[in-house]
Amino acid sequence: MATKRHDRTMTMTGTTMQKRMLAAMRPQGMGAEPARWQQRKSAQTRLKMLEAAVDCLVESGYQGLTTASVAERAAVSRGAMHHHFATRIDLVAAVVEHVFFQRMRLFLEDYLASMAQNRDALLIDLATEAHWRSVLTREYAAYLELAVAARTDAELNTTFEPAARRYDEVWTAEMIESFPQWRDQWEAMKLGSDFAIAVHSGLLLHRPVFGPQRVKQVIQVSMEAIRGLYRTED
Amino acid sequence: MATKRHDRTMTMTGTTMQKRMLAAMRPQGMGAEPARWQQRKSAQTRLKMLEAAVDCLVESGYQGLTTASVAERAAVSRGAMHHHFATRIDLVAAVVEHVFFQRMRLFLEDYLASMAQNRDALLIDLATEAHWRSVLTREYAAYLELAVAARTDAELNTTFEPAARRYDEVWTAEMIESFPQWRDQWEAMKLGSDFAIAVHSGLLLHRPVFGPQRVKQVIQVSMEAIRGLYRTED
DNA sequence: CAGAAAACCGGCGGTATTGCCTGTTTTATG
DNA sequence: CATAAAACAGGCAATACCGCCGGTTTTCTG
Repeated sequence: MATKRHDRTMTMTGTTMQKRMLAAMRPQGMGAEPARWQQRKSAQTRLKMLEAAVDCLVESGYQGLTTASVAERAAVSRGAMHHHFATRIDLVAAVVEHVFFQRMRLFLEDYLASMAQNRDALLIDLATEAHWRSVLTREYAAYLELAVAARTDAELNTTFEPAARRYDEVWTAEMIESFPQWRDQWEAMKLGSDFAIAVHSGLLLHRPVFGPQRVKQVIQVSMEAIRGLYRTED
Repeated sequence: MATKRHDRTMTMTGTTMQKRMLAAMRPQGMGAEPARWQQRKSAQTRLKMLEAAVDCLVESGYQGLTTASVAERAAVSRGAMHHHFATRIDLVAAVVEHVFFQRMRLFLEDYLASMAQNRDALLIDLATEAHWRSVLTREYAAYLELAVAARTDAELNTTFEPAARRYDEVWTAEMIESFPQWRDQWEAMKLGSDFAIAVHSGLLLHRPVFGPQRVKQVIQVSMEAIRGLYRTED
């Protein structure tokens, strides 16, 4: 899908890329809210609850994601909650979709803004730095909680793993699409991306022990390793 | 146990290193069990419960680490459980110590065995490979659960963070001690270690999405990057 | 304006988990 | 052997969470 042309400026590529990737990750029934007041209000409270759920995940972990906490944080009654999400799993499934979508959205916003401000910098560097910043967001913290919980919760995994796989597919496909210069080396590109994902998430995990200095050093080393991946094949 | 002698230098360093590191990480009151039958039996059931707790962590996550589950898996009564660990937090604290100690023990066993079998290989490679194998153990899975839970559970964090910090200190100190060849480049060594820790733990997290091939490729790239760290300064 | 539909409200019972408590058995000690 | 102490056993109340339910308010529709 989406065989648009990339004429020149990467910002052009940026906006079409943004639309395409967000469309691929957007939760169903979330495309262009209708003018009906009921449905607008409904989507609004639904979003309030999802954001409250993300707060719960970030502050109290997956086991702190209880229906009562979410309802209290979102300032909605338990009845309203039940109306939108009949069971807790329904809520969790919606949270999974929401978190992945938000991760994609926030990364793209940050990355495109960074590209607009640093026109002469290496795209690889900008992308890597933007990815590291995205790992430090609360959305990524929520993702981490879900990812770890999905390892041991089979019911959660049935919704999490497909979403994670879809995110990964959209990510790699669009990376190939938006860097036509290296299209013939897409394997090296994917490897660099996988590499950054692994290093950055591992750093997030060990940040409390490593401290700022060691984290920064590892970031530096990994970035040079990623640059090396492109140099060796270029 | 297993105090076989290795005539060569680094293996000699190995056994003393093993003893030193294990002594530094061993939970208090666990050094050389006394001949008292009561205390031996006590330590035995205590260990049964700790291992059952690790099983709970691996299979059901931190929220699945309930007193009832542990008692059932360990085949001890809830009363006996309460006798050894008055409250759940006491159990969790003991589990934290146990997991860190086991991680250290299993890594050293594997690493020293690998050194004994591949006398001509690069130590850096052997250490990196052993570290990756250690990340795939159930003990590391338990560690991951605890590490993520500690991010949001303040009470757990009060016992987890000091233990993690101590593990890190022992790790880096002994690394410097047992690689005297690079003693003047201990910063690069530490950096390589941090790098491997970050990449490997991140890979563990994304393994279900990446799949075996991509994991292997990232492992390969990271190992070459680590080798490069030593070459550039050597 | 009347009826339907959608959104919202708060309470109830069942289940699970935790902490504490009173006994019982086994081992150590004088 | 007697007594103390340690290890073990299981029951009970309190709490929290979940799913479900009938009832209420607000918005849409003819």
